[in-house]
Amino acid sequence: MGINERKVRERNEMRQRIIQGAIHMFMTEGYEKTSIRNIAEKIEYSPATIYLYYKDKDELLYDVQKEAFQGLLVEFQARATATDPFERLTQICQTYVRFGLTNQEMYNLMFILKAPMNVIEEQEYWKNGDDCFAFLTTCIHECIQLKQIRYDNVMIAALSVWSMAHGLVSLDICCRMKVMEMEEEGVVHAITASVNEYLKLIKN
Amino acid sequence: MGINERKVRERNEMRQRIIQGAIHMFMTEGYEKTSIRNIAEKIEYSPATIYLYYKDKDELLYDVQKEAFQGLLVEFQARATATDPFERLTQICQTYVRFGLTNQEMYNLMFILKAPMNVIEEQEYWKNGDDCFAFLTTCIHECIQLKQIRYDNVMIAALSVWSMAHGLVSLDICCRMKVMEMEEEGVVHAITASVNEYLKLIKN
Amino acid sequence: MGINERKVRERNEMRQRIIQGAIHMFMTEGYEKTSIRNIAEKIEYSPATIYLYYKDKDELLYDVQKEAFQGLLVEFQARATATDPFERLTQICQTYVRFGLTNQEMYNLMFILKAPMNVIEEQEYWKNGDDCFAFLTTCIHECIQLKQIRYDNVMIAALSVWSMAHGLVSLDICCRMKVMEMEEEGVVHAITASVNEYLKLIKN
Amino acid sequence: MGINERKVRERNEMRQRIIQGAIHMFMTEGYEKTSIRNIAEKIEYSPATIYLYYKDKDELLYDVQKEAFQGLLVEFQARATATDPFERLTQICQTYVRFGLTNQEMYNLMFILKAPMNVIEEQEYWKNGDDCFAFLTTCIHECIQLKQIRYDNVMIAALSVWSMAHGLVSLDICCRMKVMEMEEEGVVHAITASVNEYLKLIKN
DNA sequence: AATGAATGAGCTTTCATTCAT
DNA sequence: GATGAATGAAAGCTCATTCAT
Repeated sequence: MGINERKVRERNEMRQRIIQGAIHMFMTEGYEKTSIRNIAEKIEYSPATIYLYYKDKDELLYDVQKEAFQGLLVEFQARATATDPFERLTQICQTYVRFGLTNQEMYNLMFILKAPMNVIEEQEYWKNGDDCFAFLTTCIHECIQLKQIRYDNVMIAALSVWSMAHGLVSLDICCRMKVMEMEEEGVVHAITASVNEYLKLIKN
Repeated sequence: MGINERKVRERNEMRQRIIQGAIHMFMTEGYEKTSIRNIAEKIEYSPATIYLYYKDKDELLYDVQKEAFQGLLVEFQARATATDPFERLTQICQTYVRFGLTNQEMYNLMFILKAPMNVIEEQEYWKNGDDCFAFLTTCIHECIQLKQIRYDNVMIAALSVWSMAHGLVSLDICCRMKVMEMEEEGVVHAITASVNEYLKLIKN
Repeated sequence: MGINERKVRERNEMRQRIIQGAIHMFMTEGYEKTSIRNIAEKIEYSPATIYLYYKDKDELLYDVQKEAFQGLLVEFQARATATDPFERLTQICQTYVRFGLTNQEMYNLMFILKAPMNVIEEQEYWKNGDDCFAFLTTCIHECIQLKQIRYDNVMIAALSVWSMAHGLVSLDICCRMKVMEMEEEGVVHAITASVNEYLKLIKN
Repeated sequence: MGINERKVRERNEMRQRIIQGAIHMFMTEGYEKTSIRNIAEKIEYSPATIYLYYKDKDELLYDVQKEAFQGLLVEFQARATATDPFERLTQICQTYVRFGLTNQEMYNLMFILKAPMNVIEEQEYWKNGDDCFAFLTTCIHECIQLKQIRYDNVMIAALSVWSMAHGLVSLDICCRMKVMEMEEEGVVHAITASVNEYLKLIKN
C-alpha cells in the first residue's frame, strides 16, 4: 500500500515539476518560445523524460491548462464569497477580469490557444473548464431564481456574462484595444467600466 | 510623374498578389500551414521576392489583416444599412457574428493572432481596425444621441458591444464552447440568442 | 536439482513469452515498429525485464529467428513427406515459397535482416538455420544418390535450390518485382512457374 | 538559353554531390548510419540544403539507387559484350555476381532495402531497375530464339536467372551463408560454381 | 525587380539501454 | 526477479530570413 502510494505521489510530483517548468517558460518567454526542449532544460531533465509522463506536447499543455484553471477556481473561491447571488456575480466578473489581465500568458493558454484543445476527442466536452464554468453557472442560476437579473435562461446568461468578460480581456491581451486611442491605464479603466455597466444592465 | 505613378501602381499590384496568395493559403490550409514559402509557391514567385515588398512576415500579415478588414467593412456597408440607428446596430452585430463564424481563419488573423500586431509601434494605434470600429462607433453615437440605448458613454458602449460579439465568436472559434454540452448547431443558436438578448438589454 | 530445473524452466517460459510478444509485434505492426518497448508493453513487462533475459536487441531477435525456423521446420515435416526424394524436394520448394509469401515479416527476419546475425561470432556458423538447411541437404543427398537430379555436389545443389527459392521470394518481398509490369496475381504465378521450371531443369 | 542551361547543370551537379556524399556514407559507414545530417555534413552543406533538392529521404535514396543502377549497367556494357547470346548471358551472370559481392552496400540499396521503393506509387513500375533488367531480358530473348536455353517464356526465364543470381548474392550479403561451414573463400567459390552449374543446366 | 541557393536554429519524437531500488 | 525512472543520441524535417547575382 505505502509503496504504491509513494510511487503515485512521486509520479504526480514529477508531473507537477514538468507543469511548473512549463508555466515558468510560458510566463518568462511566452508561448511561442516554450518547447519541450526548453521545458526539459528548465527543470534539468532530458526531453525524453517528459515523454514518460506525457504522450505528446498537447497532452502536457492540457495539463498545464488544468493547473491554470485550478488557479482561477481558487481565486473565485477566495474572492467571490458574497451570499447574495448578484453581488457574488459581480465578484466573479471582477475576479475573472483581474485574473486575465495579471496572468496574460496563462489566460492565453486557458482561453485562446488551440493546442491544448486537440486532446479533446470529438463528442467529448472540455473538462478543464468545467469547475470554473460551474461556479459561474450556479451563481447565475441563483440570480435567476431570485429574479435578480434580466435573463431567464441559465445557459444563455452564463454564456453572455462569460463572453462579455472574455471579450474584454482577450481583446486587450491580443492588443486589439489599440484601435482606441487610449493609454494603457485608460484601457484597464474602460474594461472595468464596461463590466460594471454590463452588470448594471442585466440587473433587475 | 507618370513613371513614378506606374511604379507605385505596379508595386501595389504585386503586394495585392502576395496578399491574395496569403489569403488563399489561410482559407484552404489554415494559419498554421501558411508559411512564406507556401505563399510564394502559391503565387509562383520566390520567397525572396516577398521580402522585396515586406520587411518580414509580420508586416505581410499586417497587410493581409488590412485586406480582411476591408472585407468586413464591405459587409457592414452592405448589410447594416438601416437608417434607424438601433436597427443598424442590430445589423452590425449580426453581420459581425456571421462574418466571424463563416471566415474563422480570417477572423483569427484579424482579432486573435498576435503576429500582425507586432508591427504596431509603442504609442501608435491600430489603423487596420479603424474604419470598422468607426462604423460601430458612429452608429452607437447616434443611438446615444437618440437615447435608444442605455449607455451614455460612446467609448464604453462601443467597447462593450464589440466585446460581447467578439467574446461569443472567439470562444467558439477557439473551441471553448466545449465546456457546454451542446451540439454544434445548438452553439450557433446560443450565440445568436446571446447577441439578441444583449441588444434587448441595452435597448431603452 | 529440482530447484535448479524449475529455475531453468521458468527462465525458458519467460523467454518464450518475450519471443511470442516479439512475433506478435512483427506480424501485426511489422519489423520497423517492433521496438523493445513495444514488445515489453505487449507482454506487460517492463523493457528492463527483457534485458534480464537478453543481452541486447540482437540477441532477442536471434531467438525470435530461431523460433521462426522451428515454424518452417514444422511446415517442412508436415508438407514434405514423400518417400521419393525428388518428389520431396518439390514439396520442400513449394513449402518454402509458400511460407515466405504468407509470412513476409518473419521471412524478412529469417533471411534478410542483418540484426539477428550480429550475435554470430566470427568463425562460428549459423545454428538457427541449421535444421531446415539439413532437411534440404538430406533430401538432395538422396536425390543425388538415386541420380534423380543433374547435380553431383550436395553443397552446390543445396545452395542452388535454396538460392533460387530465396531469390524469388525475397525479390517479391523487397518489391523488386515491380520492374516487371505485372499484376500482384501474375507475380505469384510467375514465382510458382519459375520454381517448377527450375525443378524440371534439374531433374534427370 | 545559356543561363538556363547553366542553372540546370548546376542543379544536377549539386544533386550529384549529394548522391556521391550519400554513396560515400553508405560505403564507409553502412546504410544504418547514413542519415540526412550525416550526408549533409559529409558534403559540407546544411541538412536543409538537401531538402532543396530532394523532397524527403526516400526520394534521395531513390536517386542514389538510380546512380547505382547506372553503375551496374556500365559494368554490363563493358563485360557482357559477346555476340553469342548464351555466352553473353554467362557474362551477365558473372558480372552481376561480381558486382554484388564487391559493392555490397550498394547492392543492398539496389535490391534489398525497402526505403527507396516507397517513392514508387501504386500501379507504377520500378524505373530504376529498368535498363539493367532490359539488358538481361533482351539477351534471354535472343537465347530463346536461337533455342540456346531450355526456357521458352522470356519473362519466366529472366526472372529465374535473376532470382538465382540474386539469391546467391543476397544470401551471402545477408550473412546467411553461415549455415554452411565454409571459409569466406569457399563461399565465393560455391557461389560461382552454383551460377555456372545453373547455366549448364539451362543450356540446350 | 527578381531569385536561386543556402542556412542556422529549431522543432517533436523515438529508441536501445542502464541502474538504483 | 523485476522495474520505474531516466537519458544520450539521434532522427527527419520545416521555417524565416539573407545575399550574391
